[in-house]
Amino acid sequence: MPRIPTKLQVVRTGAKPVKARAGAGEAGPSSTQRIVASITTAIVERRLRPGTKLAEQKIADVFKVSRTLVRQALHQLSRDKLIALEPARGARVAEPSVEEARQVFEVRNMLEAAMVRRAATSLTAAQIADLRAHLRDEQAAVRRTDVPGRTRLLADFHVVMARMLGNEVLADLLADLVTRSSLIALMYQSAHSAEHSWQEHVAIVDAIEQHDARAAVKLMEAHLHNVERNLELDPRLPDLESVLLPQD
Amino acid sequence: MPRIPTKLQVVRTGAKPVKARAGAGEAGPSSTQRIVASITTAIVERRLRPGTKLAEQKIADVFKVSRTLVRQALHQLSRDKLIALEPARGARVAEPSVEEARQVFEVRNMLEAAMVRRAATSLTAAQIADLRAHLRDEQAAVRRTDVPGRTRLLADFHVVMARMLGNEVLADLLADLVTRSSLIALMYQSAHSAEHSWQEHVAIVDAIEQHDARAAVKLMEAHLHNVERNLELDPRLPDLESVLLPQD
DNA sequence: TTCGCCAAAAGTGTATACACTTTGGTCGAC
DNA sequence: GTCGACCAAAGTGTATACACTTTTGGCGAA
Repeated sequence: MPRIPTKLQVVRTGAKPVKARAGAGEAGPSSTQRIVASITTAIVERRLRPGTKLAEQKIADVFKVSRTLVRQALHQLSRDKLIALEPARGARVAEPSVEEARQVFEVRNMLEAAMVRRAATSLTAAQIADLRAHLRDEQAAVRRTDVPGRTRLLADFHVVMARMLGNEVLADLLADLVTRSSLIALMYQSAHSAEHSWQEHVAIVDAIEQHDARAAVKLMEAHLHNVERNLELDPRLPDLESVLLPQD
Repeated sequence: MPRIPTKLQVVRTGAKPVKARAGAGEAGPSSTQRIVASITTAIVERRLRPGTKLAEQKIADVFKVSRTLVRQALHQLSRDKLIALEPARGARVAEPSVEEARQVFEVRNMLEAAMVRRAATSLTAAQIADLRAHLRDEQAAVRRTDVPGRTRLLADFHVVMARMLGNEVLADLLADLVTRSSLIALMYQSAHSAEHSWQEHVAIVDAIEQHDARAAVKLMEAHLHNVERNLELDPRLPDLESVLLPQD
């Protein structure tokens, strides 16, 4: 019987026959994007805790795709600092350090102070109405204690405002920072109540509506400061040594 | 005769035996990073013009790697907005729009105004000396008309300052924006002389040294404004129609 | 000649194969 | 009983195969 000369392999027909995109402009988000979105959501909603190992094959199985696409997704996420990628060791959900948290909030302060200053002078009445609508959504989510929903809405507030200024570069940047902030908040168990955040948002919009740029800036700075202050950053929690050597 | 059931293929031994990393701590930058860096440099130094097609296989040949790695690199670059990636159409060097240019400079203004304000109050004498050293490098590059070198150094000035404030998040963000600015400058043929930029940098450092935050902010804002103003943004250049119908 | 159509070529998208690294555990020597 | 060497399992890194899409170029019909 004729032996096959060298190594052989049966190739099961490779590429999935790219799902026919329904006729219209239905731009199916690429599989990669779907994965990125799913994991991002899972992280922000605390279904994936910091430090969790993300094995490529497991994720691939879940989404029914090859590791290739998972890999792309993980690279993107690592770029966003939502996961940490160690060579040959794989990916795990990021565990932002206290220092990183400080820096993220410092940058947000820089950007958002400037942002509300402009918002106070340039937002139209219609836009302010849209902001108020957003505030109502926030309030509703807070009331019905819809935790994932309120987390997302409270974060979106900042991005929505950026987008209103007509600056997508700013909005995209801020979206990243806000997502990172969510991970940080979740890691350091923010004690800042959603209710309080909402009230601060309302105050900011009030100031904007009155075109009081100075007050708006102050309120935004105070808001960010409060959020940061209510993180349990100070404690020696992340300091492994002192945890293991308590008699020190 | 027993036919082979489905398709078959001979597999030539796949992965290259990962080049032995020299014993010491020589952390070889991953191939992907090497490719990203090369292309980024090539774009900033104008060896790759906006709109240039970047075919995966060609790049793979140049770097002697498989398309897999090139693909990863291209994805990263597209995230940085240095290239545009169109599904099934491939990658080309980005051609930032006038609007995008405006937004990038607006965000830089927000960040860098806040940055110099802090720099004026918190930089140490030693750090200011380092900034001066950087200025000397800039001047040298300008004098010897080392175009790629001076482009890089003038851009680095902004990033160096960010790094001095001890905020890496800020520094990384700014590094991206500055690189994008380089692409923009190159696309819209900046008329801003390197000499002039250098002088403005000097003035900014002077103000910082005197701890005059107000002046430093004003100077930085003026600097960014000048750089932007000297781009040929207004003209109808990017408007293809009017270029091709000059009698209009 | 010009337009449209079709086939070939080029190029991108995804899956899979195999090499290499890390991890975790077992067993023997001390 | 502890430590280290060795081995298997799991997992990551890169190359390659093949499907599918877009582009290109030629050729025949109007």
